[in-house]
Amino acid sequence: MTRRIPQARDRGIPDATVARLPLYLRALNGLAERGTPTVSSEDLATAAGVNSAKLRKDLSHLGSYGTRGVGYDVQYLIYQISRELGLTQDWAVAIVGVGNLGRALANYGGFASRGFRIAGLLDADPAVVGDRIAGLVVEHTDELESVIASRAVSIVVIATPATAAQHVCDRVTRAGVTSILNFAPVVLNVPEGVDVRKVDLSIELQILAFHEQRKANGGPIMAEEWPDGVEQVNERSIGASS
Amino acid sequence: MTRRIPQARDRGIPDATVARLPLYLRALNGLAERGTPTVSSEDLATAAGVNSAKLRKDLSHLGSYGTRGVGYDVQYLIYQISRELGLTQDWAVAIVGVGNLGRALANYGGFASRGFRIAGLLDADPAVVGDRIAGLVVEHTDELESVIASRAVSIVVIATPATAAQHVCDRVTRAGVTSILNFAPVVLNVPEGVDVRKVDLSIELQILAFHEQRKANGGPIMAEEWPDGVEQVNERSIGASS
DNA sequence: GTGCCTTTGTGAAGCTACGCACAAAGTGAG
DNA sequence: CTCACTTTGTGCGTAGCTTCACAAAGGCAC
Repeated sequence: MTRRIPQARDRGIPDATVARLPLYLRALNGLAERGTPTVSSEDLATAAGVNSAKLRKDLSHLGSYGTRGVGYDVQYLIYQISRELGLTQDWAVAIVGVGNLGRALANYGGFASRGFRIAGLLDADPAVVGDRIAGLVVEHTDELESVIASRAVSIVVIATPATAAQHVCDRVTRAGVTSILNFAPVVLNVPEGVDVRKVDLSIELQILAFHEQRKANGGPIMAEEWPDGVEQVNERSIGASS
Repeated sequence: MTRRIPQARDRGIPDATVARLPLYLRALNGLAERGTPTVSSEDLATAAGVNSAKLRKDLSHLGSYGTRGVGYDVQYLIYQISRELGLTQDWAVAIVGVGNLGRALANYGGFASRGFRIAGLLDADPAVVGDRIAGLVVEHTDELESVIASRAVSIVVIATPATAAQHVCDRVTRAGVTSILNFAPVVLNVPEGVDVRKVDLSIELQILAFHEQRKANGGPIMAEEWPDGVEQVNERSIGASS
C-alpha cells in the first residue's frame, strides 16, 4: 500500500468520533449561515447535543484547530471536518431499488449539498425503468455493472426488497464497490474490506417501543412464561413473518 | 411510581443489548418460517451477524431461556424477545410530514407486521391533505393534538422539513407523547423523560465516505491547511447550506 | 509589558461493552 | 446408571468510550 506519514491524527480516529463529525458539521453550517465567525466548544456542543469535553476530544483527533481563549473559527472548522470526512471531493452514488424508499432517497436534498451526487437509479421492474425521478432516468439492473464502471460509482445504496438485497450486494461488490448503505432488512454478507452500514426503520421503532413500555408500567412485571401455560410447542402464534 | 418486583432482568438491560434484540428477532423469524424448531447460539449469532458469546450474554439479560446441550426454542425465544421489546401489544403510530419520506414510511410493510399500527398521517400542506395513502386519509396538522388523544398515539414519527421539526416536536410532547422517531436533520429539544431516536440518511453516507476515503489513499496525507494558503477569513466557500 | 480572563487540549479515572474460555447443566446412547 | 458429548450462562481480563478537572496557551485591557 501507499506509504503513510505517521501523524498525530494518522490512524486513530475512533469510530464513535467519526459518527459524530457529521453532527458537528451540521451545527457549524447552521452557525455559518447566521454569519457567526467563531464558536466555543461549549456552544457548539450544545448545538450538536453533546458534552463539551467530548466535542473537544473529538476535534483534537483531527488536529489542534482551536484558539485558546477564543474558540474555533467556524469556516475553518467546517473545512477541516469536511476534508476529514472526505466531503471535499464528490462521490458518485447509485441507488438500487426505486420503490417508495428509493424515490424518497433520490429526492432527498441532504445528499447533493454534501458532496454526494446521485449518478444512477436502477430497478429490476420494467414498469419503473424509464421513469424520470429527480432528473434521472431509471435504468434496468442489468446495467448495474456498466453504470458502476462508467460513472465511477463508489457508494451504492440498496433500497430493494429484502429478498433481492444479497444478490445486488454480491454484484456490486464483484464490480468493485466497497461502500454500501443498506436499507433492506437483512444482514448482508460481504467480502473482507467492504463497509456496510445499515439503516433499519423498524428496528428504531422497536427500540422506542421498548423504552415506551418501560415508562408505561415500571418495567415488565407480568408473567415470564407463555400467556396461558401453553407448552413450548411450535404454534406459530406469535412471530410475525416479515 | 408502581412497585417493582426486583428480578434478575429487572432494571439492567444495557442499551447495546436492546439495540440488538430486534436483530435477533428478525433472524428468529426467518428460522421460524423455515420451520426450524431450535437453534444454537452459534447458528443464531451467525444469522444475526454477531459474536455468539455476545448473543448469549444479551439473551441472559432477559432470563435463562436456553437448554444446555440443545439450544433455544425458536418460537419461545421469539415470544420472549417480543414481549421484552413490547411488541406483543400494538402501538399506534402517527406520521407527521407526508413528503417522499413520509409516504415511503407509510407504505413500509415492516411496521404493521411488528405491532406498529399507523394510526394517522398528517401534513401542513393543504395540497396533500385528503390524499389517500396506504389506506389512510392525510389529515391537516391542525388536528395533531386531537388525533394523538383520540387514537391513543404513543409514538410519533417526524418526517417534516428540518424547519418544522422542532415545532411539531413541541406540540406532540405537550400532547403527552414521549417517544419520537426523528428523520429531520436537526437536534430536537425535548423535556425530561421523552425519548428521541434519530435517523439521518446523510450522516450514514458521510460515515461511509470517511472510510471510503481512508481506503482510497492510505489515510489523509494531503496538506492540513487551507487549499492555497488562504487565510482563515470568512469566505463561505466550503460549507454547503442544508 | 504585565496581569487577568477565557477557552482549549489532555491526563487520568470511571464506566460500559466485548469476547475468551470454562464450569455447570442438560441430552442421549448403551 | 454411567459416560461422553453438546451447548448454555457467566467470570474475568481487556479495550474503548465518556467525563471530570486542570494546566497551558492565547487574547485583551491598561
